[in-house]
Amino acid sequence: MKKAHHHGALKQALIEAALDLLDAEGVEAVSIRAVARKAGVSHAAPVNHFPDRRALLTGLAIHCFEELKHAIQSTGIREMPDARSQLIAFVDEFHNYGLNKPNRYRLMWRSDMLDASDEELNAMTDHLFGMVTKMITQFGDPPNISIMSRVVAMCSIIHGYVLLRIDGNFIGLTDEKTGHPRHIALIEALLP
Amino acid sequence: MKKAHHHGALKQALIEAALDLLDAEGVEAVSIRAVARKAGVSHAAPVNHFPDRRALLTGLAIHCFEELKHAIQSTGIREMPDARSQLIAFVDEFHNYGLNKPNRYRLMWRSDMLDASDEELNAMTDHLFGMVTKMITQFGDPPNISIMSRVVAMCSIIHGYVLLRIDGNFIGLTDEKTGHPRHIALIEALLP
DNA sequence: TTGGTCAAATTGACAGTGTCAATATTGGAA
DNA sequence: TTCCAATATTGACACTGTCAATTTGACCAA
Repeated sequence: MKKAHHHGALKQALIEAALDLLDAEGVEAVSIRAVARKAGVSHAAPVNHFPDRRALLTGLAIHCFEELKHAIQSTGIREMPDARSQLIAFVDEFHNYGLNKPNRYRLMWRSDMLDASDEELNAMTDHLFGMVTKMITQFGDPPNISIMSRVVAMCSIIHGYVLLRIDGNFIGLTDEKTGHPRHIALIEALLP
Repeated sequence: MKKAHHHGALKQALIEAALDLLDAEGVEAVSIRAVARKAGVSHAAPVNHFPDRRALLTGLAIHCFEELKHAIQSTGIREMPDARSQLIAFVDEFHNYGLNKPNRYRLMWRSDMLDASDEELNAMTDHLFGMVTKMITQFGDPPNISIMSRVVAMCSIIHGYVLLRIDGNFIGLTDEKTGHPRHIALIEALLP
């Protein structure tokens, strides 16, 4: 944890500049040079912290995963007694994050643009998958489907819905029958 | 349907060159100049058929949607008697297309890179959504959720699963309890 | 203090990109 | 035939990622 020589904490400054660009103009606008410009350094300065654009985007995605993880934990999910409450809080926060920071959410899953072999990145997705597995397991063994498939179904439905919502599909956001928010109604469709 | 002056059918040739690049190297490689090069014309020739890169990618996505639509219809889905068979055939083809042509599938839903106001493109997604709605409606009114939410759930789970699969998640592809392919087990989890 | 060392940042260059304006080519209509 | 309009070419500009060579500056050992 040593101070950088010229700038001070360039890596952090680069991430923040990149987040601004990402939120405002999408991942296409997150170029090494634009980020460097926004951080007030020369166009090749970032190379010391991120060897290429892929590494920069990977670092950015990791930052976002930690942000989401923290947001989920902030809901007090760990203190909730039953799995249904936990799952609803989890989905709620996922849905919130995706719609409030669509470009960040999209980037997090753009595996074609990220470094798939990055251990830190993989640990983040594994952690989320583990949370879902743990919660779903508490509902017990389903009658006509394996627990694993139910976990996969839950991950798919959450992720798919958020992505489709980000892209502007599905105008009605409330379940017409129960009055619940749509994203809550979706997971109820998968639970006993 | 007039012959083009110099080339003959440049638009079609551009689409096919672009498909090659897309399949081989991803959407990042689909540049106007690379496509023009592959089609054997000058770097600015495509502008007559696609005013900018966004238009090129939109044309490409429309082509892919039609390809998928045709693949679904080729399964004989219209002749199937019950909604469950139809839905399984539909999901099967979606899953196939996504895994066989991952870059095409991804592009089709990259609304941030496409022209969202393109009527032809919107008609394609509306058509797919309409197919799901029609099939789900045949299952009747669910007990604790609206038909619309079940439709949204079905779209989300299919799309989410295919995307996650494309990105290499979920190694086991068979439901451990029923022995069904995982993507079939997923939709069974949503049906009565 | 001095000198050395090495990470960090700068500068300059190269090939590639999207996009525009100006120009050339050509098929078919008048 | 002449002319037009669609089509394609050429050349230019600013931008990008990436590399090599260079300079800067903080820290440590003598």
